[in-house]
Amino acid sequence: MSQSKKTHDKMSALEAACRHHGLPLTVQRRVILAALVARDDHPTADEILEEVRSRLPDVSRTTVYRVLNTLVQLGLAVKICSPGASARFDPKTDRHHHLVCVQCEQVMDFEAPTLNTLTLPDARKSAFQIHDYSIHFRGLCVDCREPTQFKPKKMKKKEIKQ
Amino acid sequence: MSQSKKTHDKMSALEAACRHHGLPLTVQRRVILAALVARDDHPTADEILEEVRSRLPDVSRTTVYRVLNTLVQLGLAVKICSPGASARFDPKTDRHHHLVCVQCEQVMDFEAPTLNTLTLPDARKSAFQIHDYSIHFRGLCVDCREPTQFKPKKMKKKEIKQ
DNA sequence: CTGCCTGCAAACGATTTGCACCAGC
DNA sequence: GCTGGTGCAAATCGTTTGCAGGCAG
Repeated sequence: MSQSKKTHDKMSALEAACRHHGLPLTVQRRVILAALVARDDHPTADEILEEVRSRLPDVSRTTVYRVLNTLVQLGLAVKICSPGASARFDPKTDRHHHLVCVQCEQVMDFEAPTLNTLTLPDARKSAFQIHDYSIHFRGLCVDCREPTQFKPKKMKKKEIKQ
Repeated sequence: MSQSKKTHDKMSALEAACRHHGLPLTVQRRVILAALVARDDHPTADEILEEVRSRLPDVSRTTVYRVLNTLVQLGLAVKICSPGASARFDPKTDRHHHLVCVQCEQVMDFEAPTLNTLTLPDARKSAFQIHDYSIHFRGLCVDCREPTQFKPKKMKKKEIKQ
């Protein structure tokens, strides 16, 4: 299945990246990356922690945070931040976009091949080395589209799901 | 000057929005919005607080947070989040883009008129009501472009500036 | 061997919330 | 007058850090 292929590819990428940068290839790095890739959504560090604990009962939350950040820097994952809520990590490093609800701050993937081939302007290209881009669509998700009955939200953190 | 024009326009927008949603137009909302619009960068809530205190010495930090969130929901501002660091608020609601450094997480404005007229795909347009979009360019800023000497950062929060 | 990584527990800091009071409409 | 906003102080929660021991290269 493509799931395991994906995982396998990422693992190779991890090995390559670690070797290239002289970083030790620890068990934790492997398992955490595997857990991340196995998911199709945008898990938080804690969700990853839970997942990882089933295979590696003694990992600490700290390590998960640290490893996830390392993965981001290695270009193996992307950090998405819904402001206020916890950061979410996206194992998909291939180009894709996001729909962000201004109201409930939910983030959804948005595939749109048309938008994957933008010709980037040259300005500042030399100064800032662009690796990739993604488009951030702001608006209202289905659940929050009630134009008549607007109330400033009370920011119940519990209600923010994804 | 265009500065005050901009402010004036935003104020009208605020009045309209409040009336439309049945929200009281408080002094704090006025002053906080004014302070936000007066700036050309992406201030944090605390930076706004400081600014606002010069006119309204007794505003609380809490109110600034609350009002800023309300402004975002009213579509009068945009919340930008550098993960880990404090949220930043952008008074520019006109279309513009961001360069985000994967390493130091700095966020810079990126004007690119060419990219302001994308034709959005229809898919899900009916379900998700898109207000606007912005493009998120990930990569390395000038200071972080040292391909040879990579070290996982130690996440010194102090180093994250904008 | 040596340095980086991990786990732990404590610190930190931004943001939120409960409550009593005050202001807009 | 009623509803919702504000200020205060305390709580919350995600995330980071300092340190001692462990593991990869």
